[in-house]
Amino acid sequence: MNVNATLLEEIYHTLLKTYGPQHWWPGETPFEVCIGAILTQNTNWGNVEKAIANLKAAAVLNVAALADLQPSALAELIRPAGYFNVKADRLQQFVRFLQVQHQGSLDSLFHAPWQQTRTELLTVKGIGPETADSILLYAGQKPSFVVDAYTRRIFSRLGLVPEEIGYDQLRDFFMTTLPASTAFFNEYHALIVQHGKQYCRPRPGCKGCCLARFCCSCQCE
DNA sequence: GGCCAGGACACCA
DNA sequence: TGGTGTCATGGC
Repeated sequence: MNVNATLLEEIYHTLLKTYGPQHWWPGETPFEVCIGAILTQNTNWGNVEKAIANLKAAAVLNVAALADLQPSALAELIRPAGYFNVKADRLQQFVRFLQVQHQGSLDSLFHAPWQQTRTELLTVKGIGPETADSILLYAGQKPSFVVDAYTRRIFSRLGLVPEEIGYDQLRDFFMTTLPASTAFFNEYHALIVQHGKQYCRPRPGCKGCCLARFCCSCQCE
């Protein structure tokens, strides 16, 4: 095990000890996880929950119903999640992709080797790398590490990666350093988000990441 | 009232 | 190919 692997494992265990198991993703079904992954793009999860509740109340949280809804009606239902016009289109792009390519079945989507599924997901307009990896990991139970803005902030401030590192490079850093494990990747990303919410918001004088053993130089909190 | 949140894409030089 | 603008609500 190299130095980075040891460090990443140590950070993981510190986060787990600090925050406890996160039990992600907060969705009842794999399909709901997919919808949540799209709705949460650049948006607070609390707002996403409201949008999903609206979809459930309208009994349209399924492939066929979402595909058949008028865009304006769907946008109105997901309004609390923000970017509602954009996201209504992205949701319909996704469910129509499922219908055309996989008979509306997530089982079919996840049947192929996951690297192939990832490439396929990235062809869907509105699904970028983070959303694709979230869908793979949390809906498909595939060992694809999810990185996000918090991951970049935390691990660049710890000096492990450059601040300007790209998504794929940062993902590769974790994927090539850590053993491939769905459960491990699931918990790790969730813990990073939990920590990021508390300590990594940009604010004057604070660089975040003040987690005991893994503290940055700002000395706050 | 301003800032930020579990991004992605179109457009332009 | 890399930088910039756009999409938008709700909580603090």
